[in-house]
Amino acid sequence: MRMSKLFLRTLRDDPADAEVASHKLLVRAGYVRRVAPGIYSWLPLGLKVLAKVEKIIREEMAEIGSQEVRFPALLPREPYEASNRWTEYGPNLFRLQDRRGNDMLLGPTHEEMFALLVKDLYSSYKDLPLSLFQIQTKYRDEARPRAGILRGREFIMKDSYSFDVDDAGLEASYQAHREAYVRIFDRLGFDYVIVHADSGAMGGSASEEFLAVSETGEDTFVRSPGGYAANVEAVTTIAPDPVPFDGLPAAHAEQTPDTPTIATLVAHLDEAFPRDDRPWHASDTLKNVLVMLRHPDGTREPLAIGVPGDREVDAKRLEAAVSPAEVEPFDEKEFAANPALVKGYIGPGALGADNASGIRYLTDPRVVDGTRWVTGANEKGSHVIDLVAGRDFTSDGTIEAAEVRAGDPAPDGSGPLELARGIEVGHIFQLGRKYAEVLDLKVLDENGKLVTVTMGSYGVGVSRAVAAVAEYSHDDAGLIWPKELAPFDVHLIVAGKDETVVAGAEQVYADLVGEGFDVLFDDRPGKVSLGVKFKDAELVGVPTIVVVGKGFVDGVVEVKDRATGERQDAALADLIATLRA
RNA sequence: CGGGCUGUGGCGCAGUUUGGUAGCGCGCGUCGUUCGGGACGACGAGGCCGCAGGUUCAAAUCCUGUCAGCCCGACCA
Repeated sequence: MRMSKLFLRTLRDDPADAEVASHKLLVRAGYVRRVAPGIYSWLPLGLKVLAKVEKIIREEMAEIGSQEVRFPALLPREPYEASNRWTEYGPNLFRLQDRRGNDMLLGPTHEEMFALLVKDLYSSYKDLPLSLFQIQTKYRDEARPRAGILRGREFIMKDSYSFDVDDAGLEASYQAHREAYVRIFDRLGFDYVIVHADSGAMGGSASEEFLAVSETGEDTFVRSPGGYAANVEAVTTIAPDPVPFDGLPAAHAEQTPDTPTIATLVAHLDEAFPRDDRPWHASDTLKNVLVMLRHPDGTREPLAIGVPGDREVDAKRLEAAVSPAEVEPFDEKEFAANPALVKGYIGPGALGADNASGIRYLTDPRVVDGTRWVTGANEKGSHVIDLVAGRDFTSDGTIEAAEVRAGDPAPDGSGPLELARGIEVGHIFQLGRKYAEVLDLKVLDENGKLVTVTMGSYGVGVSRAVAAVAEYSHDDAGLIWPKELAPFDVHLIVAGKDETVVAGAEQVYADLVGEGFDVLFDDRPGKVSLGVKFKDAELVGVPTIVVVGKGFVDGVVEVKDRATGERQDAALADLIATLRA
């Protein structure tokens, strides 16, 4: 491709609406253009990279025997009504109507369509296992798209689905996909982690996310030196061993005026009720937080959560823990409606299905039998000290809602956790029979009996992966593509207007193309200075830059590595070999 | 949905406080000089200053309303 003909205009300045590196550089280098918030056009360079990511995915999907299909992006309401997602998906679904007033939607994901297609055509266990995939544009009306193509409202996704008759089959399909994903992300070239994930609104059991490690990522995950890795939403807390009740002091309520917060309470305890062994700590207190759950059927239920006072309730972990119910704030009106609750002094004595408030009470796993707590006495200005779990109160169960902090132990004992951020580029799920059941996807087994098919669902954010690579691999000057994803193999620059040099560069271009290289040839004449050509080459990020210039008369060209900046002179005769090395 | 900020040629911005001929840099066109790291000169094209009302002799500028975008949070297989 000749640069003089390429549809490209590079930008000298960062676009004003870009914050993250991938966004700035992909726009500046002419890979994408914004059309509307979260909606981008792909220009020739960007489209070439996108196609290369798709190629890798297609190759690896073929490797595990998954077959490509393509569903429409524009879909009727009915299938999503059957799975209840027409309502469950809420405002994130792009909805529209056709001229007759029929409800339609732009597909956010295609579980229903795949399940119904298989149901249409297959009806025997002999047809399974089966794996299908598509690479398709998806639509989600995100409340807040951001970071360019990292989080768009229209984006490209590879989604595949496995269909098996039994759990063992699903497990095998899941593992095959997992291995394919490892190969895909290895080839994409960025650092990534595979984390245990929460299966959340999708339902199902086993679930793992592939996260490209990046500060700009929106997902927080944890990892331990021993190799444990998980999304914060999926981290489980190690419960300490129960402590025998013998010898524990009796609970006693004390006056603690003006201590509505944990900080004020701890300060007051140290002053009025000092411990012999050490100062009081926030983790000695039991903080009880109230929220209102809204269940999918629309009913609302108050919920009390008890966590050690030194930890906040993590909204995301709480949402994950109560899913599919949604969490709403517990406001003043709710307090007023439940006189058993004394704001700032709520204690287990009033909580739980059997107590005054009748509110379900779930506690952090650290609140095991025999642990001693300072907590609200359900009376303004009063707390109970030495309230012992299992002896003085019991909860209705445990909940993973407390925040996870760096230094917390990994659940598998593999050491202290560290927190890091990542971009979710892949997610694999053992969906199970949720969709098959509601859509009635069944096959006859070898005994002639109908069995419900079990499904797996596996996604790769294709357009997001392009941004993730850009995010991972760039410098101040521009993008740096790995060989397998670069829009071109070689960026060829003519340095100079001298006729022999220009003719020489033309010859080198023809030779390289003849040898099968995909070459971007900066043949722009005259006014385009060499400095501009170099800057553009660095911005665009083709991994190898070849300069035909003054040395050409001596049969020498310059070969420059975009990533390292190293340049070497190569004899013209050896150029092909140098590039292949 | 809350908070903050911003809308002025294709891009990045100044001008708004204190109303008076719409500016700068980049990019784009023509000509000339230059030619190994975003060159220089001359000339030029391109803007109903987000939109709608209002005040005024006069509005990019003041007032009211409205729309849009970005960032933080909430939200988010």
